[in-house]
Amino acid sequence: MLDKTYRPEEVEAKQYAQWEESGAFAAGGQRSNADPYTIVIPPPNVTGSLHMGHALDYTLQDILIRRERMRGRDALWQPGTDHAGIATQMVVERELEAAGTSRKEVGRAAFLDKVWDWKAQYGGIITQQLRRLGSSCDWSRERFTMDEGLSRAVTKVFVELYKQGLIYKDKRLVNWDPKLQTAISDLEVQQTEVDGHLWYFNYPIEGIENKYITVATTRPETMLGDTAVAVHPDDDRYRDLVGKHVALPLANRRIPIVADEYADPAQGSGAVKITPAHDFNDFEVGRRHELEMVNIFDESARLNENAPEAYRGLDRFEARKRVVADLEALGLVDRVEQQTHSIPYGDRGGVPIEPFLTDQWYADAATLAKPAIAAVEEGRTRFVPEHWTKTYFEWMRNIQPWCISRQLWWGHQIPAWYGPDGSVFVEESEEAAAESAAAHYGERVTLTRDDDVLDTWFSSGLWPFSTLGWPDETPEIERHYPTDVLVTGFDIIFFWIARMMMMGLHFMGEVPFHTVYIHALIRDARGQKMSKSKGNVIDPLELIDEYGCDALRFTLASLAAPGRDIKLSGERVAGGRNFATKLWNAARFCQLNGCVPQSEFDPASAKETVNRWIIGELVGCADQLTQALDAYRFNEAANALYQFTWGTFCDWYLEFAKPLLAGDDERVKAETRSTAAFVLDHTLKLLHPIMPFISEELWEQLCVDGAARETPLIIAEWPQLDAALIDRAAEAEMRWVVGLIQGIRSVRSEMNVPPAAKMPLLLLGASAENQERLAAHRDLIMRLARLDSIGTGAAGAVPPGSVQLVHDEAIAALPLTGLVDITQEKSRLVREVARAEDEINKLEKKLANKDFIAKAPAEVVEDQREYLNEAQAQRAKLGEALERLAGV
RNA sequence: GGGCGAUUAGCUCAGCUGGUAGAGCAUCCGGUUUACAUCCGGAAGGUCGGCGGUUCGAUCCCGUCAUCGCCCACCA
Repeated sequence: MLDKTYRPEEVEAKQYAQWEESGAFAAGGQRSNADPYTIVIPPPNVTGSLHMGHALDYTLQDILIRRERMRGRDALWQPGTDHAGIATQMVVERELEAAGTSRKEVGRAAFLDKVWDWKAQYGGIITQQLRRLGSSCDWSRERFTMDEGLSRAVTKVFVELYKQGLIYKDKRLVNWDPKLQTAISDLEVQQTEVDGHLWYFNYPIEGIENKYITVATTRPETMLGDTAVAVHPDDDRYRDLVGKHVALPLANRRIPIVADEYADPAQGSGAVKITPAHDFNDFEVGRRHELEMVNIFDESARLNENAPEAYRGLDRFEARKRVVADLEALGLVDRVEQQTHSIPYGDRGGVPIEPFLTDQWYADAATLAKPAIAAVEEGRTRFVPEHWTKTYFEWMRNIQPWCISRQLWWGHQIPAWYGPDGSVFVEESEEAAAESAAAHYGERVTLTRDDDVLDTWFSSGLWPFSTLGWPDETPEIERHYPTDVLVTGFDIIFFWIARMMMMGLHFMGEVPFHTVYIHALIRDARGQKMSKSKGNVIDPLELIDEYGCDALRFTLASLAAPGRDIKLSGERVAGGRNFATKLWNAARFCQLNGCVPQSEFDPASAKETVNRWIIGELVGCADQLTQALDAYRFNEAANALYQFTWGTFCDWYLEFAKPLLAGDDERVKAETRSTAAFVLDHTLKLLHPIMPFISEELWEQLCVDGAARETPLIIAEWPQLDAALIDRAAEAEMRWVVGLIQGIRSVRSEMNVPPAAKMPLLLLGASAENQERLAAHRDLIMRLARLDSIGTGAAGAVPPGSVQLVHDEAIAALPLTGLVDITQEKSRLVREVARAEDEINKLEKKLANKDFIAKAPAEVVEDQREYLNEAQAQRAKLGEALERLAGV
């Protein structure tokens, strides 16, 4: 027997262990002949711990995977984690720091050992947390981006791209993080608004006494690296200065005044200082004018030997103060303005990044992007919601060279070796590089490997095929690539999706997935982005502890409407918890009433209208669910299930079943028991993808024919319900019954009839069909409308003092003599009349419109006529009711 | 500067191809009806941001304005 209350924590632990042990998550095996269905997980950082974004992302994927698995497909949810270069290195560095040492002190090899130790100890946390979410990943296939196999894939890809000329080394400005001392990509730079200053400096013009050119800057310290001043070629104010020189103060250098269209006459003074080594725009100007590039910073953004001696060794912000003070002392500060501007921060290091001139490895993203753009244009990969396509195109069509090298230790070391003269040999192994070098030099030489590692996203970009075994030719590659759908947030469209598209197309010749489903971001209840510093982070594990995993999953699914941010609060999850409780109690009711699933039961054989009706409703729910999930409308899927389970099955069907089960017609009782069990069983199946734990537990406990289940729900067959089971006549009949009960309840409540009080009902002037309906459902109408008798009669035979309820062609009269205030009843009827008349007016107006009749589809016109007839009939009935009331 | 999205009940939001606006929560009234108070029954609450247009008909399509949010680029 089911416990009185549902205990999620026990059920979740038990069921997950059973699933995992039974091998239910594993792809292949007996399913190897089935149609494959594949999702690769967006690999969480190995340093990560489960947050709400993960919870949503993985819940949605699990819903899709579980449904396809039940549909009999060879469902593979490929799990794994990402080595997360910077994040992981930082975590271990912090540990070292706490232990009083540092990365540089312990050395590269020992440091990497420490990172692997750390990974062995803590790297499994996130995957354990994933299990608590109910994620049905094939854990036997778990991968890590630094695994041997995946590393081999990375090396092969690098070498091939290099040999194809799609990876090259270049010296240019990069975004440099002075704290982490590595290059980072454009995407890892976050612009942040700050209050700052705009300084105007006067640079003395050489050869003209007391003549200055004024330049403005937000970064005074960079003036030490200035190698020109630029003015617009058409700017009359400066035309005669072009070609002259400026005596750069403090640095005591002579720099030219050049004409370049980059200088905007409308901005600042119209003259702009040019620091090619420390500004992306200036770099371009420098190239055009073949200016000297003076790099004044070292790797930690302290001033180096290229700066005047007085400034060497100073931090960039310290240098800024000194430069301003020294220029002020020289009387060369024209003015200072307050200004807010945005400055670039490294999103990991948290300090302002510095444009810095270094040698780095680049991938030719523009070339790789072409097929990736075409694939989306041609619909081979489709974004859902579709509008993300634009964002993808926007970025891909303006893509910049991708800086793929990082000056870190944790990551895939670049397979490039340098000979004594600096010649580079890019090969898949040191041995191959040595051979290649020997061929080049004519003798074996000592080679030095490039210290740098690759951007983490370089390996993540291979994820859809590297996890399946590439570069080896594996059966998994054959079966599961391309994968079916990628589910993720929009924040990594550029970082990850774009790269997977490029890499997948280049190396596999096919798109990595047919569909990209982009879900919203989760925010707190007030719509704020969750962040540790704001303290508004909601921990999914805490929600699971408090409300149960299924409650959280259901809630997330029901909020996952395409295209909008999700505001989450505990209250919402409580709603999901309530739903689980409701389901549990409905199952208890069924069990207590002997509603045991019968393997032999054929739903088409049901005779009772109530049973035929609920079976039809079930079919309708299954249809809605299928359509919703096919379209990735998770919210509609959840809502369909909620409405059916609670609003239809519990609120109406089980209530209808009570009198039937308490009656004495054994055939009806047996059929109702079987039907209830059948519907509940199928509801569990339909609910399973979203609420796997409670559905599995109930499935297990509500046994077929009293024996144990043949298969657990997780691999049970997905319902295939024939649309022929929908009985329109039964539907209409039950709609009539429900309407009658609702009408009576409403009147009772409005008239303040005590809920416990029973009363008689007279249905007057009803059609033969409705009289039959009334008779057929007499017991349940009496029960649910709280009646003590039901009678029928001719139209107009309303006993004095009755409340009169118009229900279709009939009047339901409730003799409430003594209980009813006549004036109150009268005003109720008057209100009803007014409502009906409004309706009639609207419809008559519409139908009087010749254009409407002529141009609207006949079907629509017909509908409107019908509405009008109904409204008029109702109006007439209400009129009669009023007259009778007046006649009392 | 370029792009995207949003504006619907007190709150949070659904409303997919234009044809009588929905849910959850909150509110109010009433409930020991033998599965469930994490519940049951009932009610109230909306000129669908403003203005134009297309259409027989607009919450839905188009234009425009307003407000809010996000992304990208730039910022001497």
